[in-house]
Amino acid sequence: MVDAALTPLGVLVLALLREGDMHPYEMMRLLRQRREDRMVRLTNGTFYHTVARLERDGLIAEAGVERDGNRPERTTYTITEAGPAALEDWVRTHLGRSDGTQNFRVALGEAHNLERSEAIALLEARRDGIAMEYAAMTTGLQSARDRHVSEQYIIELDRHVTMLRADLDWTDSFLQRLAREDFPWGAHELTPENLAAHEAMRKAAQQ
Amino acid sequence: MVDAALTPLGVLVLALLREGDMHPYEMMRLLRQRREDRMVRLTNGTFYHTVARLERDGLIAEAGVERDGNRPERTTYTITEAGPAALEDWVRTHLGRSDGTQNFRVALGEAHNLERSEAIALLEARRDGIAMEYAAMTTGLQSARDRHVSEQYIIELDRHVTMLRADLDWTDSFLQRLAREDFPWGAHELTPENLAAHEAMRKAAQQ
DNA sequence: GAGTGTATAGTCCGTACGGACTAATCGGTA
DNA sequence: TACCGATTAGTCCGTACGGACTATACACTC
Repeated sequence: MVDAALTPLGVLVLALLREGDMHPYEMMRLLRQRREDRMVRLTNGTFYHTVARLERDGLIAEAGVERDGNRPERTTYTITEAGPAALEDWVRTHLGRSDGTQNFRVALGEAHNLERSEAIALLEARRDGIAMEYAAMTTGLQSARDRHVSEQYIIELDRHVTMLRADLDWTDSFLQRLAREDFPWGAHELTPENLAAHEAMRKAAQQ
Repeated sequence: MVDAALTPLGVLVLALLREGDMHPYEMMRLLRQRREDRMVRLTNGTFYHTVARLERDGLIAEAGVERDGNRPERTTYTITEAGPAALEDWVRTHLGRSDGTQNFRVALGEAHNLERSEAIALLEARRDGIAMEYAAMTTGLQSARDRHVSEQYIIELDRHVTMLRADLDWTDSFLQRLAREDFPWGAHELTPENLAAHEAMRKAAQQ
């Protein structure tokens, strides 16, 4: 157990295996169907490495080798006891950060693995961080304009400020939705309803 | 000459060396002062590798070894003939893409290295790409809601749609600004005015 | 003048990434 | 029925990344 340090892709693998045992190739198919490859780069090379690392670190384990007709054998994996805790810890450490788009997006996608109150607290921290960065960048942009720095050199800064504003607004309005009790939350256990929801996702992704 | 393939950080190095010869450590300081490390991860390890690769690929070359007082020696680099073309090619291939936030942001920051008309055409292509993705994601989100997929599983999708909308709006409004002739553009040569602008940036970054 | 902290200018090495490749099977078609 | 392309299920190996480490020099204080 080499003290984990998950990659975003590893987090997605753990999340999939909470739904049920699977072999790597099926995980890739599912991730693509659900368009989760919007958030992380998904290539064969990286993927099998990720699975191997998770196994080495004891977060997943081989559950057997299957064979479907004459197709090549495939190794099925299952999540271990340590898996869910590692998943939750990772989400915990990334949901509150105001930087790192990639990690944050994955954390947000898996936020439902935390308690609602904890998710709220973390997202509030993120909102505050973004607000500070927004203030600093707005000031920086204004001061550049005051000094007559040519607009062509501050294009990206201008866009960055705009995107920060959008992020801030979304986070604020989402926090309001999340605080209302009719926003569904929890039910980590794989109840029949949850499996049905997963199935619905699967179908929505196929369309 | 191992057929380049620049990294985003390499692009920033080339851009810096167009302003004048520099040694690696000074480049890092400048990038940090100008907050360009917002766009790329900037660590010692990666940075010196990047410079070494640029030299191997013939895009930059040693310009001598200096010594300041009793401080360690430092190797100064200069951009070669092939450098600016490689820089422009990279920007050309990344400014029009609607994916890959990281690469796009760097390309946008260096967009002034292209002709104004080319930058416009590329950004229009990007806008169209985003518009298509926005349409698809909006549809996907709606269809998930129609199927009563629990909101907790589509949080990230909801945010993604919002951020796409903001990106689309910014791109559109920027394109309008860029089309106006009073938007400053060009002057790639390092005229005194440009150097003054760079100096202003440097000071603005220090504030 | 001894110690402590920070800036300078890097190197090293284990980890992660990712395109290219393998190899078999299934489905359609000419 | 012979072939062609897509799908399945991965492996291989060169490239890139990045935290930790080295080592000197100025800056300040106690």
